[in-house]
Amino acid sequence: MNQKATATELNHESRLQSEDHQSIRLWLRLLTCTNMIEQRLRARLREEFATTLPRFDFMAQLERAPDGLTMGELSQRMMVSGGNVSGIANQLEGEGLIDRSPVPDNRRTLCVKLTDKGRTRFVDMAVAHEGWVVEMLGDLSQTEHQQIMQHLAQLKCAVVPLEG
Amino acid sequence: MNQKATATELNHESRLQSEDHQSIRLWLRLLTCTNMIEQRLRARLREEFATTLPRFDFMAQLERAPDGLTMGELSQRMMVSGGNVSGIANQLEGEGLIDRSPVPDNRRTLCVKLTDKGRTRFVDMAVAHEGWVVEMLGDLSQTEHQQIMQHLAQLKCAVVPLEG
DNA sequence: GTCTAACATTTTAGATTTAAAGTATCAGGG
DNA sequence: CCCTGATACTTTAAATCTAAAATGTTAGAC
Repeated sequence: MNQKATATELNHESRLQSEDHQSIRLWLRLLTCTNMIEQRLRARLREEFATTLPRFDFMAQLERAPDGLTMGELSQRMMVSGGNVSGIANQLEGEGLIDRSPVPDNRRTLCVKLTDKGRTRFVDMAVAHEGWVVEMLGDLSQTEHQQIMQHLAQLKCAVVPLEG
Repeated sequence: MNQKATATELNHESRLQSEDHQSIRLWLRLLTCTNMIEQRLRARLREEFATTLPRFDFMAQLERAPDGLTMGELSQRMMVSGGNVSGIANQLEGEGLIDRSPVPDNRRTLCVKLTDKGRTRFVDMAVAHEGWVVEMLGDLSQTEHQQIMQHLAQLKCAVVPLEG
């Protein structure tokens, strides 16, 4: 049986009392929101398509890049380690969903693309996936959507400069 | 060598073009922000304290609950599976950082608390951790902080009702 | 008291993920 | 050509995480 805790009011945020610092609270709320959504999507992908979020993400990146992506680009865009990408690529290639082909002018590089089979398979999932996300976030008004987007953009900019 | 991709402009959001739906974009932006912050914290905890985010999270939950928590409560608050909590608890107990003691009126339940050693160890990390988060998020103004908090609260409420 | 179902936790098996080391390729200087 | 260092990717070992099964406990129905 699945014992995963359902996320309700008892989550990361309960860690903090009111006197604690604002930034930490903001971070924990962000984490809670993301985890909640991520867990639902993960469960749905497993139940309805017998696949995982990283596999879906991998294919989604390729769908958006018709000319293909290198393994490194996939690693960057998915924000996971290179080794991880290699593993997922092995799976998907084994199932005939992607194609890893060498690039003429650089023998270190591989160009990864969706196969026709992969694209067909993905489109099916993408439609459902989008439905789930809209189901979760669609109740927010147009204005709220825009405001949150802007604020997260600001937040992203605030985080990025500390790169080094 | 660490090959983790550094998160800059090339992240989840690049997956989508402008014509795509708002909810998906919001979700991907949320994911990007969380991943960026999470990866930095993970790296810092490893470099400076030779520990991991889940271990830190485990101890943080206990620090905020002086009366202790059951394994189930920890699972809920950390938003991970029960088996996962058991594993981390074994580690921390082995290192003398936490204490798992039976509860008189319910022999199924265990009460987990930080040991003095654990609390000392944690406080050290928590101070640094808060510094890192403030470093990343502290540039946002008071007003921006509040607005994002409110919006994420709304977002959380929009997601939760679909629990079943 | 005995069943039955729910509960709290642990165990198990397997997949994912990571950081780091390893392999192969490229680019530039000498 | 031969280094050197950087780059692209894979492999490895260890930790994490999950879902499901297993174990032990409790509570309520009968």
